[in-house]
Amino acid sequence: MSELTDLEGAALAEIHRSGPTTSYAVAKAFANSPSEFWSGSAGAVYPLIERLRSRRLLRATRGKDGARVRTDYSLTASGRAALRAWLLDARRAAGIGFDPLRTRVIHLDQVSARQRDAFLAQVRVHLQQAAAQEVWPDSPRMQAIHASVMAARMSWLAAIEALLLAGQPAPRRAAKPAARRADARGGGAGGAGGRAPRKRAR
Amino acid sequence: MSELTDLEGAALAEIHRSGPTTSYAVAKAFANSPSEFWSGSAGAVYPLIERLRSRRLLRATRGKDGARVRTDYSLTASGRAALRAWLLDARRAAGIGFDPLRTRVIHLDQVSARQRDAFLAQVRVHLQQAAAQEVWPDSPRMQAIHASVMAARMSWLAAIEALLLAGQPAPRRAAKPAARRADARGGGAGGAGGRAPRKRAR
DNA sequence: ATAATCATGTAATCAGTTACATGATTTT
DNA sequence: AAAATCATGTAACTGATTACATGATTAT
Repeated sequence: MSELTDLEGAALAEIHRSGPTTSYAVAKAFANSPSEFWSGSAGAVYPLIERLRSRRLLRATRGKDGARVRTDYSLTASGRAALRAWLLDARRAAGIGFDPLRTRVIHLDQVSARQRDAFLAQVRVHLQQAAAQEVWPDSPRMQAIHASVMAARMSWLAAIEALLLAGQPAPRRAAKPAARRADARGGGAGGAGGRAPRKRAR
Repeated sequence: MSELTDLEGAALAEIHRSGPTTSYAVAKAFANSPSEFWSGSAGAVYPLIERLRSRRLLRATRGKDGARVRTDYSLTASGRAALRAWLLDARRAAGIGFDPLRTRVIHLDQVSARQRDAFLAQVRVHLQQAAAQEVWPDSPRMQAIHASVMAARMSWLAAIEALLLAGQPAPRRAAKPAARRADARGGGAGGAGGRAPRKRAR
């Protein structure tokens, strides 16, 4: 009865989506997903599916395909209920999760402005490549969601660049008037005017 | 010599930021972070710090504070190098990581439009609350980054709502004009015109 | 006096990882 | 014939989790 983990929820959703399927197919689905977070290894997926079956959220039907055996799984009624509860859990959905870019950006004041800017430029290139990639050629819907995720990350990156530039110790030479424009982003990055002397991390 | 995990990198960054500190303080920092992803439990952090020390990325200085002992850690030269390598790893930074909202949105076609819309509305409320929260009262810089993260998530949410609405089977009754407002986002949710017949899950 | 916080750890457990093993089937 | 893919698992390991234990110090 306890709550599903996110991997369990995602696995249920995957099985629910593609009818009765094998653990192998579920593992593949995770392995092919653009997120690097779950490897989709057999060592993770087979025990996971068995766990869900033993909790009566999945039903197994053993069949054979010539001499080859296969076990197909589908959701039971409680499986569907559990899936819905996991899927529609807005509180959990609103969490931050783990974002490798955010975890780094938070600490970007520890490197020089030069290194920081080079880093952000590289990230942008990687994001653009990822956005352009066809990760779900068979599902335009998922592909569109993927594209929107990457687009959102890129515009967040732009916001971050603006933010970090604003909190900068002021460039040393010449100092052209610096155009302190009124910050026309959509999101609005809250308070934090650009004071506070920056540590010049090595 | 092997690459730092993200938790290791974040721990190094935290120690580098706040001078020589204790494992306890590092754990606190993770526990107080707005991300729910790392619990900041002693069981995770103490062994982690000890691991980093045994790899000579941290240097320990045992001191006493009255009768109370404490171990302060600071980065060695190789520690700083490792931190920089982790922090500026653009490839890893550009990954998707784990996003609890994304993992659910991908499967949102498995519930009714009503449930889906209610869910997204709830998520929006949670995001707004999270955005308004003061998570780093002592660091306006980090607070600003946090606000920008949440703002980015909210505008992504708007993009998703538009996307899912576009791929809808057309509303059945009356249809009041629906105020299709011009969507002033920055991000732009890329291609994906709204065809493709939707499965009506459950 | 009591409760909260600082500080350091350990034990049991859980859920993932990589890597391996086996064998059938399909593609090149 | 060889290589790739389908399919099912297991073993050793790693790195988290919760929960507990201990004791000093500080705030109420």
